[in-house]
Amino acid sequence: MGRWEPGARSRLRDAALALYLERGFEQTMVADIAERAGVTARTFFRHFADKREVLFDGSSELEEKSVAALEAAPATASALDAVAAALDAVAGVIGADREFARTRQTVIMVNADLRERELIKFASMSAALADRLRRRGIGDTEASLATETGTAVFRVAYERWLNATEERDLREVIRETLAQLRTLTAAG
Amino acid sequence: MGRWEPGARSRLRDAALALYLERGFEQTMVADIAERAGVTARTFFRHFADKREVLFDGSSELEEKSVAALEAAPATASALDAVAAALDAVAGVIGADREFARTRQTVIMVNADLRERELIKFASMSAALADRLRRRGIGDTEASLATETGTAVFRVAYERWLNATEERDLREVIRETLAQLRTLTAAG
DNA sequence: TCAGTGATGTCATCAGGTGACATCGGCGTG
DNA sequence: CACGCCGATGTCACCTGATGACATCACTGA
Repeated sequence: MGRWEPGARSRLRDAALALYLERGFEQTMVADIAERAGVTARTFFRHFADKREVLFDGSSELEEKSVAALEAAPATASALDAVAAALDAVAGVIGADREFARTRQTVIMVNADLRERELIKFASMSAALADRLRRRGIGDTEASLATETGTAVFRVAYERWLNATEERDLREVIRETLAQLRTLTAAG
Repeated sequence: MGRWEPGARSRLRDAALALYLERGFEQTMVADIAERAGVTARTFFRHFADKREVLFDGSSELEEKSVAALEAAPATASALDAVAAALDAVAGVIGADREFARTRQTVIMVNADLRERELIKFASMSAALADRLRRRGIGDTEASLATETGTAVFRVAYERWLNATEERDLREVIRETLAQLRTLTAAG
């Protein structure tokens, strides 16, 4: 540890979220965030690769969790079921605090740069999961298809969960949405 | 038209693609592109919102085409079938020149910023299509689910088409992939 | 006590991106 | 034909995000 107040990273995270919410992402300068956190702008970039990344802190750990959950799924499970297990793990983390998720989403949805970043996080997770499916012997196309579809289901369910009037379990919403997908594809 | 050589926009497009391919996206500066195209950097930004957008020129027209195709689908068509019609229209355009598609993809896939932009283009199309489905009376969740799944199928099929050894019809690959999705979701 | 280490500060610099204003040429109008 | 409007471009100034290089400080362990 250094000589200064510890927890610079979390202070930066909080400051950024607050400022993005108060005045918008583009209107917030890195210098502002740093100032509120009591550090310099240079320090901000030592903790976060860029101005957006501060809103996605911990997403790599989340990806690891999802991969672990997929690998923990029984070998007999179908590709889609394995993916479902992975999504369940993610939902367990994200679904724990809906209020935080909502404010975070409020910030993200009004800015194209942030939406882009959110999308690539999902894509990255999808690619990681597909990779594990292939190691399980699942074919190339089937693996991609299962994870891409799975993350699509997650996104739709997530939005539904965020906007729901009553407090619900995200994992349950995901299961419902997946069931809905099955009817949708079966109907054709 | 002005007093200078016409076609500045297409010259900028060509110059950018060539330079991104030669030395990479990050290593290419806007000034370089502008110079090769015979204009100033300021002019580049008058034609393209940012350094990435030059690779996605025409994507809004593509989105319009897809929306039109969806609306042209019979009212009796299922949500997924309507989306399939939209994807077919997109594939008809993109699938016309595989060599171009491959070089473009080569540039995009090695750079995270460009991948992000590509993703949001798909997301934008998905949202537009979902909107039209809702106007057809399709439920909120079903609409999102159909378009998100549809674009997922497109992405997987597109990659398959790009990497295929023999020259194939993209639309055919999409149909195959969609069929594969049906078995996948039915299997569970 | 002292050297090492890691987090931070400071400074310089570059590249992306934008606003304001000037300029040039084509085009329609009288 | 002369005029003036208008669109595309050039020029200049400036802000902000991002990064490299180097200094600094405090804590740690020998």
